[in-house]
Amino acid sequence: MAPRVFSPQRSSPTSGDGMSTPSIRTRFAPSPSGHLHVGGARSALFCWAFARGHNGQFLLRIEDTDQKRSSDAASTGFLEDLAWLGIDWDEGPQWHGRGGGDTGPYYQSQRLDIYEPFTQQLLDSGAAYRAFETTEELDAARKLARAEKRAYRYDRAALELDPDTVERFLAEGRPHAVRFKVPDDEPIVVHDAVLGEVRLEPGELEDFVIRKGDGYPTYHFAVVVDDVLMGVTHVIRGQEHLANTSKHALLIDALGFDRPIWAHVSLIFNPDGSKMSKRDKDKTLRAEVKSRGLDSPPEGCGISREHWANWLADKKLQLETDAAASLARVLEISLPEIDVDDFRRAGYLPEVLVNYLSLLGWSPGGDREQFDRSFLVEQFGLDRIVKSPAKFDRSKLLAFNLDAIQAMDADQFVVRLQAFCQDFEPEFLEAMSTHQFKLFALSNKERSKTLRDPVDTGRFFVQSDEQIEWPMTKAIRKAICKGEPNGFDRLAAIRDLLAAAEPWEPAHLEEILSTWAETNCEGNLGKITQPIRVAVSGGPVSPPIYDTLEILGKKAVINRIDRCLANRENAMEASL
RNA sequence: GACCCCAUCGUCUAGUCAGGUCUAGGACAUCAGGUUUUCAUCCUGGGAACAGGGGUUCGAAUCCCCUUGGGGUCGCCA
Repeated sequence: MAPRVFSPQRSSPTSGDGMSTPSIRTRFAPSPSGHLHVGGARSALFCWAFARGHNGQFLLRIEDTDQKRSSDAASTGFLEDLAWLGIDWDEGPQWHGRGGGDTGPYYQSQRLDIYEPFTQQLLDSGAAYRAFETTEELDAARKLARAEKRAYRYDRAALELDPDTVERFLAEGRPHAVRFKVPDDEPIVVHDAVLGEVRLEPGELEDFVIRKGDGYPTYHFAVVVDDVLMGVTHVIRGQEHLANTSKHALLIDALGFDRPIWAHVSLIFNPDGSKMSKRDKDKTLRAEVKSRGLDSPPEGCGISREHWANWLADKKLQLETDAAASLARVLEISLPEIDVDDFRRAGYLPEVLVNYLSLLGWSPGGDREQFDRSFLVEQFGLDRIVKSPAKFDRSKLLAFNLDAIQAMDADQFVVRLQAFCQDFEPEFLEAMSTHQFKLFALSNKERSKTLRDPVDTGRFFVQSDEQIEWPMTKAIRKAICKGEPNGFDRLAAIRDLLAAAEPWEPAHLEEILSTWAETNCEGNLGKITQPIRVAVSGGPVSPPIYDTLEILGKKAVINRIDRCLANRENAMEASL
């Protein structure tokens, strides 16, 4: 299909935040890997906020020019992730009613014929030339340079080729790359909105490739051409691109267009300073597997023996998201969250992640830390972007999430928890009535740091009475086995009182238990609530006991207490 | 290794551009008390930083230089 070409703006974009700026256009340009990494999410967020706050447009472009790596299974996971975060795009891939636009297509692989004339232009003007070295030759030259401890730069051998030879090579159909001829007489100076002026002395930059042997443009060339054609005025991206920017500046100059405003944001790291990478999950899993000496896949993780062996043998292999998650569950460890989707599954609220992410590498100034999207859009500016790198601190994110949940309307929390369960824990919706679920949600709200907390600690609500067991842990022993009388004695004593309780409501249950505690254990409520809690849940933790009992219902409560009492002898034996 | 970027509590940061109001503020984490039927909350209080060295200046967290440390890039990957 013939792409429509946007007429690039020739006037210089005015800098910074001027209200008179005609039309600010920012873009996020990921390569299509499954899910969105938090680093990418932060870049996207900044681009989006800047455009939204300045009456501009935010575009999405997919950089899929790596034929070797772009799999056809290119998922739309990251589009979902963006949508979940509340980052919408004005132009880009079409998805659920958004996207499209006049400057597409928005997949680079569909723009191949767009780049060619620009390559030709540079070739014709002598700003670029053809180079016939093979990858192997170049690799060897690099290796040699390294061995001799000198910096390798392409030697421009192809420039020495006489025109006839070049003609001959071309006639032979020799594969070749096109290189940009980097001017070597003056420094390259790039202005960055965050970093200021960045200079590169002449001779530091080699003649880089702009078109690969397979005819595809390199990233550098495609980015520059696309940004120009799409009318991008502000390029906000991670600092890993800073070194590339001089190439982009040169290319734009040679093509005769105006440079955009660049803003390079510092990188995000793990607390230990390592790169936050998708591999961290596999790393965690491998370490655990190794420390336990597992040489076959544990039951229930859903990984085949063969896959397991391959995964263990090749450290570069990564488990699929689902496989990694179920293995972690079986091993009872938690995986580090890396992708936006991981945070979603872990029960973080999108608005909280947005808030926290925006604080990594930017701040509104003063003491303001917690804010919503509209505040960010209103306040965000390039001038307050932080230069130094940041470490990702999950405990602070968790604290923010807690605050947001606490501040939420009760009804709102029920709805959000319901949506969460729908996506990730349908069991909870299936096993409970609407009324029960509401009680379940409300009784958990004030103690939840994430939407996952209620389901993690409340599994016993959706288990059958027969599934409840009482592993003899320290806490359980203390609650039901220790002392004279012990928890079992108290359970036996209160059992009929509970069975006769009417109505089965928190207030009434409280009355029963307090009265009983008053006469039987000097008002020490814990002496009776804790045994009941253990009996009905199989563990020492639950929502407030009266709520717990109400949600469970009288029948299940009595049944579980009876089963617990029936298990008394085993338990006492195990507790010794 | 070469080039580039960066440097305030354990962490994210305010303060730096326009040097004095900074005995450096906030948040998270941490520690000590307290509330609480479990867990989690919640309340009160404490400790905690201008990387080091030289300049400039009446005066430096703020400006300059060096050192050190951290990071990025050095692909016919993006």
